Amino acid sequence: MARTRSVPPPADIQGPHIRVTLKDVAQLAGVSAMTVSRVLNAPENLSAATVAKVRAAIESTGYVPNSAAKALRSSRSRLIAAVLPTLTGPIFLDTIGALTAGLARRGYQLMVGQSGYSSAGEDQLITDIISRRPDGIVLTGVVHTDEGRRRLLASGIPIVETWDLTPEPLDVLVGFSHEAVGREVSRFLVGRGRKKLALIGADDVRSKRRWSSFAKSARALGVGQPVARFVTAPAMLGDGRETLRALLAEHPDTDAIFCSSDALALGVLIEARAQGIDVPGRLAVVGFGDLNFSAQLDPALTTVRVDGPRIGELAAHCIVSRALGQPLETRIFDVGFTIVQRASA
Amino acid sequence: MARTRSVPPPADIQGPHIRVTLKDVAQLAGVSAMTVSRVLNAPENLSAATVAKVRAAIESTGYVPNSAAKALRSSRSRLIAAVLPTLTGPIFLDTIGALTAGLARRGYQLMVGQSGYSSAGEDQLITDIISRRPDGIVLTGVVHTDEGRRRLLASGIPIVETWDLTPEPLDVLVGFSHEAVGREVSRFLVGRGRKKLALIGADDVRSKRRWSSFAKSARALGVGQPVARFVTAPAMLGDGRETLRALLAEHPDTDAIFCSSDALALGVLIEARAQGIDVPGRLAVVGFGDLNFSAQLDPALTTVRVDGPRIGELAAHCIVSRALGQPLETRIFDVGFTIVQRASA
DNA sequence: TTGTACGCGTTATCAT
DNA sequence: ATGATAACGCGTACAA
Repeated sequence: MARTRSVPPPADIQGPHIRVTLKDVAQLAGVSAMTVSRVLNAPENLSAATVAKVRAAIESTGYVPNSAAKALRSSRSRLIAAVLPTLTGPIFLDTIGALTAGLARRGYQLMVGQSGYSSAGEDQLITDIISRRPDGIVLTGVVHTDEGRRRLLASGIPIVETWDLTPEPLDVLVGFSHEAVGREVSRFLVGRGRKKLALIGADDVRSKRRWSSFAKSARALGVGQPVARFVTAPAMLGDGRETLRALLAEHPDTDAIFCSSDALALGVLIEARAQGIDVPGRLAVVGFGDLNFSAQLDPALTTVRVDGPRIGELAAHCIVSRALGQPLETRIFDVGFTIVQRASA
Repeated sequence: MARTRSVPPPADIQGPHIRVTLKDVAQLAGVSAMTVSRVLNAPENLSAATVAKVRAAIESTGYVPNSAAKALRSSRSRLIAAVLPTLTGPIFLDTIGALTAGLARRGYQLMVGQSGYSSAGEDQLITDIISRRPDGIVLTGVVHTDEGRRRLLASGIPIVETWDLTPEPLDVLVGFSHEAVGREVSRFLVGRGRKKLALIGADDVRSKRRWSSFAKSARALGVGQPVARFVTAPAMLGDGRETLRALLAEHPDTDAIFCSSDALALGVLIEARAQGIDVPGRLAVVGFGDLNFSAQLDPALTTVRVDGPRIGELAAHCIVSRALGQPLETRIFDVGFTIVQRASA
């Protein structure tokens, strides 16, 4: 009995599919298929007796409706597609979790696609998504190629973009202004007497947008052009340590650092401690994301908090409204952000 | 022009659906619908001329096949459902990311469902999943109610369980032994001279399984029964700090702690430092998960590493094989784990 | 209150 | 090498 012998599926699994249909239930209950359908979708004007009969038949057969047939007939798939760069990385997680839950509560399911980093893969993904005829698409943290955006738009499927307040949304948008984040953090630091600002960021678009307004605002406030260092995404703790070392070597008078993620900020805090640099005394540190450990660090991390779950819940609301053709209160939902002031700055 | 006026969908979005069908393409190309279908699925014995004609028509119409119709006709949905307790929390993320990617490479899409913590919700989720007629289901870190397992099994849909090496798998299983983890960590600590072991864990089944073998092995090695503290999932850094404080208050002679996640371990390290406790001198700390920051901590965290992406990739392989009715090398894939020894123990 | 006919978009099967 | 026909499971529109 070699362990490596091939293993067939269990005998009780006949095939990938459920065989009970409306017709089977109807036959068992002694009614027409249509009546069974009505029991499921509009039981109000059926006799109590037939409803009971049919319910019993459904129960005993274990019938579950086939949503492919439903979708084909009604052109409503009750499926929403979510596109994000990658599932790895904690930033969008809360949003996707809340989105999934919000959709489930409204009777919709979520299909996920990772656009990844190749645009060939992205093209395939778009085709796969369109072929499913989802009732809506939620884009999260994705900047598509123009061609991709064109195809998505041409499909006629409602689209909600999230996490970004771009100047020209495709349709609905749920997010916050990264420009405002950069500006406010710069004001915050300068307001607390910092003079030599720096930024350590990941090389993604959103981080870059925060950087430009951070820099612009710093100049406007008269503390000169900040220094910036970018690391390739996903930015991790180790990058923070390393980058701080390099940055301080070149700019030892830096007195404030804005990190584009709390993970980077944690690395900065650890490296600062290793070098005996006083935080916030000599160096102020501000993170981004308010991850669950940030309040517990020593010193506790001052950071920018964004309500990820709220974005997901709002996105669920918006995309379902669009799917049903219902009007929306507004096109742009700005969920804002807050600077959570703790000990590190 | 009130800002709060309701906003209708853009005019160019007529409805949720794509209107081009096989028939339209066929008409444009001057062939039958069947021929178009063949161009897409079996172009080998068609004349080069018709293939070219049809390809052109597909291109110019932007035709994308409707997978609901495909699924209905062929009873293959090319959809895989994944069930996990919650998307929030970094543990299963790598697995789900690799699963999504592995499925996409094989021409399958992933639908996600969160079983959450209520069994009513779980029941609804199971119905929703079955109604989609997925070609397979991947269960991750979920222990279903008996009723739920029964319904899933009765659906006849292939199932792959992951992250767990349970004694009685439904069918295929990809994971590792949590018992072995508990045993090996205990041996590791005792082998390095530790005498008073403790464990801080989340109150989930897997963590509990690690605990029992951790305790059993410790007793067998002659260091007596370890102390345990459990916190409600999801276990976070703050829980680690707090729990260490309480634990040391009652058991000041504890000299080794096994944490059920690296997040908890980070909390323990921070609290230890705050209390001036030498790690690993007076207290050895071992984590679980090898999160991306763990190697960068000070002291670097000794932890148990599990290859999450490999579990996802293997799960993709297994579920697709089962979906296609192909034999599998074995029913149980043990991906194992390693204790990554760093400075903290 | 319940049933019949038809069509959603695709592919298996048989025919040419 | 290509076409005609039927069927997948369900819901709309009508009829009874």
